[in-house]
Amino acid sequence: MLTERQLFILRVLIDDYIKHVEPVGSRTISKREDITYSPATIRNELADLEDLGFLEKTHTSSGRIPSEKGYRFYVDHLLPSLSMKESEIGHSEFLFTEKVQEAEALFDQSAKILSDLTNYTSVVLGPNALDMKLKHMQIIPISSQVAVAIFVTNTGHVENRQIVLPDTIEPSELEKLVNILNERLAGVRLIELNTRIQKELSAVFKKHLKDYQNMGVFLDQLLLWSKKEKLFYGGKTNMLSQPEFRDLDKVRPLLDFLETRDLMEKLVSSTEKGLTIRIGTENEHEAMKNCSVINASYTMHGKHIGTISLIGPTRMEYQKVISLLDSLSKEMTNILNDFSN
Amino acid sequence: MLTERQLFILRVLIDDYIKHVEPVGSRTISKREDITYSPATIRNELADLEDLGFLEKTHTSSGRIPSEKGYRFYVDHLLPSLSMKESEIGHSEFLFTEKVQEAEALFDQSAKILSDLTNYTSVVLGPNALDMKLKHMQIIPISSQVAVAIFVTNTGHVENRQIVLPDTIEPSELEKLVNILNERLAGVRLIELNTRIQKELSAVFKKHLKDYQNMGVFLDQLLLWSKKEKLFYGGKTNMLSQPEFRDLDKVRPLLDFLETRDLMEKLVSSTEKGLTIRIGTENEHEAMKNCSVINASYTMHGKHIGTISLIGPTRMEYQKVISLLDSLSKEMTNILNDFSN
DNA sequence: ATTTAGCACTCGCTCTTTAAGAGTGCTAAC
DNA sequence: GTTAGCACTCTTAAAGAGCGAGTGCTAAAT
Repeated sequence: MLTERQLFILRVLIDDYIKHVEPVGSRTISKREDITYSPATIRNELADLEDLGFLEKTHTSSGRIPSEKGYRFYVDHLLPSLSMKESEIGHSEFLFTEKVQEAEALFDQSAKILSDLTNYTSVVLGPNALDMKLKHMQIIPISSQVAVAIFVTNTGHVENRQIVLPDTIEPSELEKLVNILNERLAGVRLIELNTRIQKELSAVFKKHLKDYQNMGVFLDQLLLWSKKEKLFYGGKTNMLSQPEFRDLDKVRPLLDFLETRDLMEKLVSSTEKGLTIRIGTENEHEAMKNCSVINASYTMHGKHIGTISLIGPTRMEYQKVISLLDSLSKEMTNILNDFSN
Repeated sequence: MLTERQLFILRVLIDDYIKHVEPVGSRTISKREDITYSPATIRNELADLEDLGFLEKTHTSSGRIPSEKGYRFYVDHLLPSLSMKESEIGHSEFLFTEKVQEAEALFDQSAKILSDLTNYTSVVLGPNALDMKLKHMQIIPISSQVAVAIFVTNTGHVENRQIVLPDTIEPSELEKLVNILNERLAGVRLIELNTRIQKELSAVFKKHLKDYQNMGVFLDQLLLWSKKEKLFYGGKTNMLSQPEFRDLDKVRPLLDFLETRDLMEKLVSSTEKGLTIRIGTENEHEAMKNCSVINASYTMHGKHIGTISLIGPTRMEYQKVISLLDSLSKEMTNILNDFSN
């Protein structure tokens, strides 16, 4: 267990390091008004904190910097509790340009606002369109062989894809098919359409459609979804202004990481409601080992549908950033839910 | 007028600089097998070429590097003529993963291929969907006030937007409107829909629609387009591996530029068919002053519909890159036109 | 009239050296 | 338990030396 004094010193040191990005020595700490001990005493405490793994040295006679464990402890135990902070700030107002009309604009602007406010990189993971419910679908022929299938969701989102029409199918049959789908499957989530058809509609199809056999392949083509979350970025190049990444060889992997959709999706996805903080190697990717990632989820009708995230150096201004992210995600949730009224 | 020897020396020097990215001195040039003159002679020529503005020195006693004017001359007069090069290479085969089905995939892959092959940054400017012709449109109500308008083009592209329904409009009227539009405006380019309506359809509307007065605003809302070209990137971070941008303060503006949609659109747009090369300040933007941009247009049914571009340092491997870009843009044109059969 | 050898001179780089400064750990005294 | 004092370590910046690549100019050679 850490003593009160150790906790205090640890917090002061990390605060200072976050602010100045330079190893902190005993003298610096002792100079603070609220510190009554001499540098020597503090040196002893620092040595202990280092033994415990909360601090590190960059070289034998340098000041200390927080270790990953140090940051983790700081975030978990030394941050002024969120609820307090929140009430202090009140509801922050974010500067959305005019009233945003479409969800995409909201996400895009949120990412931009967040990165502007923090000077870190931010990413919004949009909702998976496939989780939305079918409002209406349609198949529009482009040529004799190719058609466009369109799915409109209850949220007003439009999914579309080109499909190849089987030679055998007749226009009237196609129309029938579309009608059946619209009648029976309105309100079903896109992702579930295919299984629902197989479970419940084969009988109906057999009854109304001539060539049900060949339809199978066509339906599969029609309803084979690939993942469809969209990513919205803000401040992609902000990393370059972080002192710890002043070195090209250090930023390169980072920027490459940001450009790799798969990795980013994984990094930013989170099934949990609320706020998640991952520090350094907790992100489980080499390129992110000196970064922290904070994910905040936004919801619709109480259900988690996406996240807004901030990526910065492990030395992040956690306090500021957490309350920002917290209120912005709430604001997003509010606006989103206003849409559906 | 430059003498033969000057031309030769200029070309050798620029070739060498492009290859090694280091100021080239008289000794280096004289060591080449096909050079019979002594360093001293070459020094004299170099001094002349410098006076003429084709070369520069980084400091008083350094070797020479090409000036912007030098590159321009090199590209215009010293490059082995394209037609020759082409026949040498024959039709290069590009490695598109399986047969690309949709135009978007083609653009995306083209950009990736090009940046992989060159180690520069590439951008494809997609066709403006608004130049495509209306195949079919539809309005699908989401709630009592909001609807989604969908426009399918002859190329199978889908444009959609949310619109606010006027209180006054009746569902049957809406249906009539959509029918009229589909009957009368199929084949018209999206961008022209609005003017066509005003010129030709006001009579029809007056005849068939009850509340033609209020319809005006609604139509404007429905048909107010904003630019819709899409950009596809490849190798966004490749700039970081160019020796001339080894410096963070040099790359930062560049990367920022790449992230700014407006600027990129302008940079990469070109109305000309064929290949355009812009060197350094010819790009008319501070951030691009040390870059060259090569735009190649791809066409559909003989009409220029978009460009594929390469952005690299002014010291680019022009020869390689030009023939690459040339054949890739042709390949794109081919594949695109295959789509429409 | 070209071309070339020779030479003095200029920069930019790299390597050392030096000195200053910040910080530590340890010991001994308070 | 706390602190003053001190030797020691390591980083950083500045200054200087030496090298190498390159130039421009002059005078001799072709």
